[in-house]
Amino acid sequence: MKAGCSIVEKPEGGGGYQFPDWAYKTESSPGSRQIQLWHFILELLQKEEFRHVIAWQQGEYGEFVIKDPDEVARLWGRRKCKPQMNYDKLSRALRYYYNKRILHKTKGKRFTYKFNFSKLVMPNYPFINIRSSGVVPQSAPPVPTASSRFHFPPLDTHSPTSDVQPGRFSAGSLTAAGQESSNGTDRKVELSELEDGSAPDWRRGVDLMSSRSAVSGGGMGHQKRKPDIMLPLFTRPGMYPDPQSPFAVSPIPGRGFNVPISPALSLTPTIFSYSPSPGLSPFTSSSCFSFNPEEMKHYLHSQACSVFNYHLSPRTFPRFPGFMVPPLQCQVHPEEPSQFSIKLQPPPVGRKNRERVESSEEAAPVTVTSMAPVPPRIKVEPTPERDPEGLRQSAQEKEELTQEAGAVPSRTTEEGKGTVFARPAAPPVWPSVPIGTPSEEPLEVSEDSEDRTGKEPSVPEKKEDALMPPKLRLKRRWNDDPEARELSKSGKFLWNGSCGGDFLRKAMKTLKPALIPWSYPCCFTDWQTSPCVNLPIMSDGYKD
DNA sequence: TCCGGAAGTA
DNA sequence: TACTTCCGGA
Repeated sequence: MKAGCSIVEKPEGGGGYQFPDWAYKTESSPGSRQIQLWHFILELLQKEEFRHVIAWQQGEYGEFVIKDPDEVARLWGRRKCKPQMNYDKLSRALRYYYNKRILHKTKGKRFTYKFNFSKLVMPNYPFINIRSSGVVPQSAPPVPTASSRFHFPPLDTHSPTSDVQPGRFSAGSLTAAGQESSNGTDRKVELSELEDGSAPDWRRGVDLMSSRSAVSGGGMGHQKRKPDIMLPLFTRPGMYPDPQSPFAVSPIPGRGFNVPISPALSLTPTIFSYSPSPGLSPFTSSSCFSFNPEEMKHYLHSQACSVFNYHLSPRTFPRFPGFMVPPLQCQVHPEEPSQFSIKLQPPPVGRKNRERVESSEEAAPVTVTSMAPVPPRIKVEPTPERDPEGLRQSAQEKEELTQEAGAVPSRTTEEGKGTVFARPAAPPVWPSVPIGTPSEEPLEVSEDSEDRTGKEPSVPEKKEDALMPPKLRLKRRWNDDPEARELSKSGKFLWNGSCGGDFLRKAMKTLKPALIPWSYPCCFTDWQTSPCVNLPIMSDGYKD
């Protein structure tokens, strides 16, 4: 380590407050103790002393302008012990944030960038732990006053980097440090303090979430936190004394709803129907990383509803283990018409229901809508790269999936509310003889289905058919089928059009059932071009 | 001025 | 992995 250049951004041994580990490393960079550039940028932005160097841009939340690129680079270089640092290099590092969606460039404005807080902040929102009363738990440690600070609560316990040491952010130590931080010294931050990492005040933030252990019974340690928090309603909006700042002041004076931020982000594109207006005022007495809970609630709910209503992959939903969205409240409101042209259809019937439907349909045809009473469920997008074997719906896999889905807001069967983000049960064995299937036509049994059933007599498939993707095979079948052609002519059923459950039943009657996707009907709406295109799962091990 | 590839580093 | 360094190109 070079003298005068502190690499150790996080002094061990209790020298005041510090970022939790995740602030220094991403999930994929365990061990790194270096502060990240975006932290540093935020740090600079927070300090009035550096307003002539870097400052929030007027007009847009999260947008900032580097007024003195050389100086910023110099500061960064000092922090990182890279005396050769310059703006060119720094900006290269910033550009790497584009892909991570932490930052993006404001085009047309020199040296102007913008934080992407929807990505930066949201994945960590579950840390917010607010009592239904809307009051910070009594166990929450006191917050130092008159200091601007970044707040970095402990790691998400779901995060692999969660190595929060018990007591590190304990209320007691925080209290002590809080007092330490408010020891009467001028709040004007010395440059050296900023640069050498010697307990800058943003490290003295109070970890409200440390109190969540108290709230949830204490002694949490590394245990997974049960999704036991619901975001309460707040009638008091956050204040935004600094309109350029993307951070909000806590609605509770001195005790913000501190939201951790993490650069460890999913790159999965997410459709947000609502964006919060996070804000922070570095220059007020409660300038933690704070967010207006009401907005956040709205935001999270919107997002959850997006997942729910639009059958998005739960992967598009940030990790909010504690956030539950009542399904019934996830209807698409008329006043908020969907911006998507996707035709939503009722979820598919489960295996039992499907069998029931099948049997009853022999007596009297039923329409999909008649199956509607099935309680809505959220589909789980199958992993595209999943091995065909993985499509077998073993109980084990279902359990894994349930665990997987546990990372997203969901009601699990554990909770007795029915699986929400649960994968539909795939029939382990499809009817061996499709109803109405022309018997002269040998069944197409793919290798996968053969594997799957292990019992069905294997009928050699035409080589060309075998090489054909299941989807095309199904299409060919469909097109070859006279009844299907009739239906198509009538405009009632189109291969690429709205087929829905009728298509499914038709297909089940006339085509090789093993090739019929057992996933959700919504996928059929336009399953060749819609976003659901990846959703159909061929029961015989659809793979693409 | 900005971008992004490529290679190197800790 | 998160930059750092270098560089050619727009």
